[in-house]
Amino acid sequence: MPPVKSRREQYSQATKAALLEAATRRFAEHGFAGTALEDVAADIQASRGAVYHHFASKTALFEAVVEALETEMIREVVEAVATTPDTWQAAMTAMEMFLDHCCDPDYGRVVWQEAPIALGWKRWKECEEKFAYGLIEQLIKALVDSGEVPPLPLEPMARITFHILGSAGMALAEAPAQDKRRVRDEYSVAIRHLLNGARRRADSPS
Amino acid sequence: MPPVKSRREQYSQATKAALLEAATRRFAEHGFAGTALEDVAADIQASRGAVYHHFASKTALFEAVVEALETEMIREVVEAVATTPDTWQAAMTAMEMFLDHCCDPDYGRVVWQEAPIALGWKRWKECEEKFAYGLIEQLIKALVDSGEVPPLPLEPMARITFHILGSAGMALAEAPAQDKRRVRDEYSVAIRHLLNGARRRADSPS
DNA sequence: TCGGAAACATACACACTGTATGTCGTATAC
DNA sequence: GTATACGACATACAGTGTGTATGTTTCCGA
Repeated sequence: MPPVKSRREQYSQATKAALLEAATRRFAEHGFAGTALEDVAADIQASRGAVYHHFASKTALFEAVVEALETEMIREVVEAVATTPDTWQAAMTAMEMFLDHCCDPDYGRVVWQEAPIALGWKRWKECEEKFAYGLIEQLIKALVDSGEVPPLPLEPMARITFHILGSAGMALAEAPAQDKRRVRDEYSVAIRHLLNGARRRADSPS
Repeated sequence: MPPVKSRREQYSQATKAALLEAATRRFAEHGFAGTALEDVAADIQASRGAVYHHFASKTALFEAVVEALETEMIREVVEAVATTPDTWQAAMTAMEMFLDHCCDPDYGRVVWQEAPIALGWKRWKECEEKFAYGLIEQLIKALVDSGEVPPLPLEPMARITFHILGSAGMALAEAPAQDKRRVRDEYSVAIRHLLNGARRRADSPS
């Protein structure tokens, strides 16, 4: 393979990227069921043939959109967490960053509203396990190891934490734009309180 | 109107009930998308015409199934809660009963796996608000009023609690039959710990 | 320069939902 | 008791959208 990609391949990748972007828009605006591949293709001045050339199915296209959004979000969170030495603070930072990210309409709508519907719970969970879920488990494990939190069955704790964040994600996703910040803060307080309760009582606030 | 229903009406209600039961089976086994109204009708030796006569749409039929399942479940929980004077105990009882109910394959699959998909989040939430959600808010309010729990924004707390239970519901719905009990107990412990943490510190366990 | 294979476009088969229309039996009016 | 209306369905049809099979063009490599 030559070091620079052939023109054809460049074109191909460009249309694929364009397809992904158009799909993101459509899915975010009209949802999974409400989006016809015809329209996605039309946005690019292409036909459904192009879509089916690059993606195996409508679901596959959607999944690609989700993965792109998730990858970006995880990247940001990991970056922020890496620079925070204190485990509790790190966990809180991760939560805050996640809540921030959920205020983004595209991410919120696609990942938290449409994805479970489009992919089905099973596939969605697998997807989440690849991204957010692993990170959560890691953070909780760090909390337990550092003695910050008493040892509890990791599996349910991670899953519950995941769904607590999920509830925030969904609530934020469907909140009207001007309310997002307020809702975000409400959830931040509530989650902090809840998780703080699970903490060992050395009782330092926040 | 005569005190006893006309034979025609009796027949009509019978087919409607049969339709509802057949639909419950199909939806629970094959999911919403995987169920064709043709098959539901065939189970009753009827045609799709019958379905569309009694229900406005496929979604309407599904919603009727959900409502029936939810009504039954709420009824049981309310009954149990009513006989428990202590507010904290009552809340815990409600949770346990809910977890038990989620072990029922029909309820779990239809309400917690398929419903959000079939109805969409919005409609589903409205549906839940009519049932579980109201009950949760009521229980939390009772806890706050009795001083058991410090006053926090009710809205997010209720929503989070709802989703915590939801996570359990979903996990239970998709757990293989022989694991349900174990999973159920794990969640029970985890949720108790979490909620207990949110409690005012008079620190009585359970 | 000439196969050949990507990168698409076009056309078609298929599965369902929803609707419009038809039929038959039962209740009701006279 | 007969005529008629209406409710409970069955049947037929249209519309939509996915997935697939089959072109067609354009670029790449030998």
